Amino acid sequence: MDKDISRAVIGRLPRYLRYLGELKDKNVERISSSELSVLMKVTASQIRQDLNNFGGFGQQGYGYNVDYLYSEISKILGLEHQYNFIIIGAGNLGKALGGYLNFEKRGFILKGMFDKDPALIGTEVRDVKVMPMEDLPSFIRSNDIDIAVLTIPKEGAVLVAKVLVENGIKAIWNFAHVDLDVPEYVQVENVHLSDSLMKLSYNISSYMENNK
Amino acid sequence: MDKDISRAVIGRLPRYLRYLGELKDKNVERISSSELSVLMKVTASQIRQDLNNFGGFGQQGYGYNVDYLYSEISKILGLEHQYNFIIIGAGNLGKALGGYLNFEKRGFILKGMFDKDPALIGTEVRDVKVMPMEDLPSFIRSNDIDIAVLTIPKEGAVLVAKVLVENGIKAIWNFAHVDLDVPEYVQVENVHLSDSLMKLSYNISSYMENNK
DNA sequence: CAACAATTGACAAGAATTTAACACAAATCT
DNA sequence: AGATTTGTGTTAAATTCTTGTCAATTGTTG
Repeated sequence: MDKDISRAVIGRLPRYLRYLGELKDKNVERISSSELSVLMKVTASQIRQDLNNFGGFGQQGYGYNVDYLYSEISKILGLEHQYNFIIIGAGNLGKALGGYLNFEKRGFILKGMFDKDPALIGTEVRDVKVMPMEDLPSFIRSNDIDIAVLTIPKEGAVLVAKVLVENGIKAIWNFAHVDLDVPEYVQVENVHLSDSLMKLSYNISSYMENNK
Repeated sequence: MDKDISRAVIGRLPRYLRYLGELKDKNVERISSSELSVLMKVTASQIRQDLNNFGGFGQQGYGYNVDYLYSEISKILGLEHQYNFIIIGAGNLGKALGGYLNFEKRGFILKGMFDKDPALIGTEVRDVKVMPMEDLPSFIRSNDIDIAVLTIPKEGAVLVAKVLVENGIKAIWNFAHVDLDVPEYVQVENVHLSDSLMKLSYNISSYMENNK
């Protein structure tokens, strides 16, 4: 793409895409920034400004064409590519993510799963077999894997990340509760569930404080 | 608590807590903002400013006492309370969250699980039985449930959220891929996994664009 | 116990983000 | 066809968030 779009804007794009998808499903053809702003509970100004980071997708007096805008945002997010991914850690969380069919629809193809627990090796999620950790390096190399999903406890995560990087992984979707230290050319997206739960806890207790 | 602390600050607190926990485990007694800043890869200034939102936890010439700071941040996040929670949706994701013992350590107590699938009803996660949806309202009321974790597909989520609110739930940890519309006194924390994956996708493709 | 080093807390300056305002192109109405 | 309305793209203002600086305070050392 181009220069530097702010993280804040990127973070909002998936939400735009979601609402546009719903509009598509309802066969809505066009929508104005102000209509969308009501739906999404953000300012119309922000919508226009966000979209204009990537060029003018709308038209005065008409608004935005839903299909067109949807596909443009998809492109911006890189969703027209296909990505091969593997899951490391075949516990419940790993299996949940592996079984999530919507990822497939978006172009994320599950190629393999790995675990160090012998009891899990050989079990399957959607025709994908769980393999032992020893096979990981060669598998990444010979199957053109782009993304590794890390659903293992934090203790092992740092070491596994090292192996992944050494074998040319492009990105890590990290559910382990540590900050990974990887080269800048490897993209990391963290999902720290307990952080999220703590924020909820803060909100509950801060609401109670303010309203007692 | 007091006036309005910015969302950005709150969002960083769990990460501070995590690093302080690690320091505690290593029996580190005190740490200065600049040492911590190296560890956490943020500016010392930000650490000091963040903490000062809540009062002066440090001491000139000394730094911050790790144990004390840890417990103060815990308090701010409301982690000294106990919260009773239930999980709605006993699929892999629900089971993964239900089985996560660290939540228990933080004071989040799993009281029940619910699902509409008859095949799952009666199965157990850590001695907690999966119950049918019909039992949900009375269970919330009679077991003093604070938090509901929503791990069901988006189709059912809006309706279930309504039921939760009607029965006095305080907070919803929402993994369903919709924005819930609840009264302001109900706290909602969204975990939209596909949004997170799309951000990763953006980063991969934008990195490739810039480096081809 | 005085001098010095360390380090916070406070505040100011600087960035970044969000919201508002508006000129004007496109669509629609009469 | 001309007038009116709609609604973008853009620039400007307001707000929020982050970083840098420094006086004040505390701990440490000889």
